[in-house]
Amino acid sequence: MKKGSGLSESLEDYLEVILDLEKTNKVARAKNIAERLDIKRGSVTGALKSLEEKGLVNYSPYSYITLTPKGEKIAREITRRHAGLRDFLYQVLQVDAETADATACRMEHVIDEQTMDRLMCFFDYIHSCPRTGPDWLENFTAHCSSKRHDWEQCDQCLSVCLARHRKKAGTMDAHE
Amino acid sequence: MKKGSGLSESLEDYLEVILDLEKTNKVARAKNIAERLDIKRGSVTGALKSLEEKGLVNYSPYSYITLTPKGEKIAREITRRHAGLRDFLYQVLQVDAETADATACRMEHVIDEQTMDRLMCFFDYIHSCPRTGPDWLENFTAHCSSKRHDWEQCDQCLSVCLARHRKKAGTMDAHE
DNA sequence: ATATTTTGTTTGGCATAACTAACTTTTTTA
DNA sequence: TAAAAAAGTTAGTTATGCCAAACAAAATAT
Repeated sequence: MKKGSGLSESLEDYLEVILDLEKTNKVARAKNIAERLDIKRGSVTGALKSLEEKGLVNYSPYSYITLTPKGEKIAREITRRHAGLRDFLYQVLQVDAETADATACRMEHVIDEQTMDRLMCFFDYIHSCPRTGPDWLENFTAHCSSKRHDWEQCDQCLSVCLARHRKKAGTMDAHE
Repeated sequence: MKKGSGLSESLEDYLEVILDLEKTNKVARAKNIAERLDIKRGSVTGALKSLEEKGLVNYSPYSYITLTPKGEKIAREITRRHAGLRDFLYQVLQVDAETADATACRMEHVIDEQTMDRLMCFFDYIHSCPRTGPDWLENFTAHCSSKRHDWEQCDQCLSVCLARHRKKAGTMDAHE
């Protein structure tokens, strides 16, 4: 029971795509599923049968395809992981947008609950702790290029950081 | 050409295990490979043939198994990713040791070069920037539990952080 | 209403990657 | 050195998941 859904990566991808097509196109069609997953139409039929047997989609030959509540729950979970991973990769690690999305798409199938929770908590921590935040992430870019920390600016960087927090704390007090 | 090696996750695992067995046992044996990967002995033979065809292992029936330079290069790359991911998950996200290792073992096959580089750079940045470092990571634990930042302590936390840096900077100057 | 196009399905094939069980080679031990 | 045990291989089976190509149903256009 390492991976929540117990499904193959392939079937998880089908559910994720079907959910998205339901949202954008109102309805999911085999042709669109095939396009999104970059596979042939014929391959979709077999997968739908498999998902139907597992009670994750409502499907019979030539019918419209919809997710069952059970299938939707899994699809939403995968989508949540995808978005969380993508945001971390793009906003924190500052990987380019395409790579962030593609990598998130692969990682979403192998990350476990505990790690995902911690990652999201970490993402939140970076943005809420005064010691980090947006300017700290900006400095990361410089660190990435130079591969070493620029100690000359640390004193000023820390002073600015402290001053900003005190100003913000003051504003917050005033509102109480 | 998204994934460096072009190998399946399965074959990457074989190479990784063979490298480790070479290091610890001097030599890799089919039986040990099977144990490590939790598969049957019979399954190993086919994989070794496949790796042999690809020029990644030196192998003929009943012979000892060693990595070719090409195979060793890939094995080392996978191992490097494994270690880097595991350390990030364990030391930064503070996931428990077993989960960190197991998750790293799955992620190592799906992470790309750019993302891996950035992650390692980020790991380094956390440890070398005075605004973060070990005490900042300790505070992450509290943030994880409470799910919100404790603003009461931020002023002191920042002051201590600045003072520590100045003290350290002073020590560094003295050595010049 | 019928012909055409689009969409969906079926069939058979291929590749991967595992399994079991029988068999062979190698190694150990008596 | 011969028997027994351990390690390795082979053959046949299974499951997943894709493909191409032929076929069937549905939708669109004339």
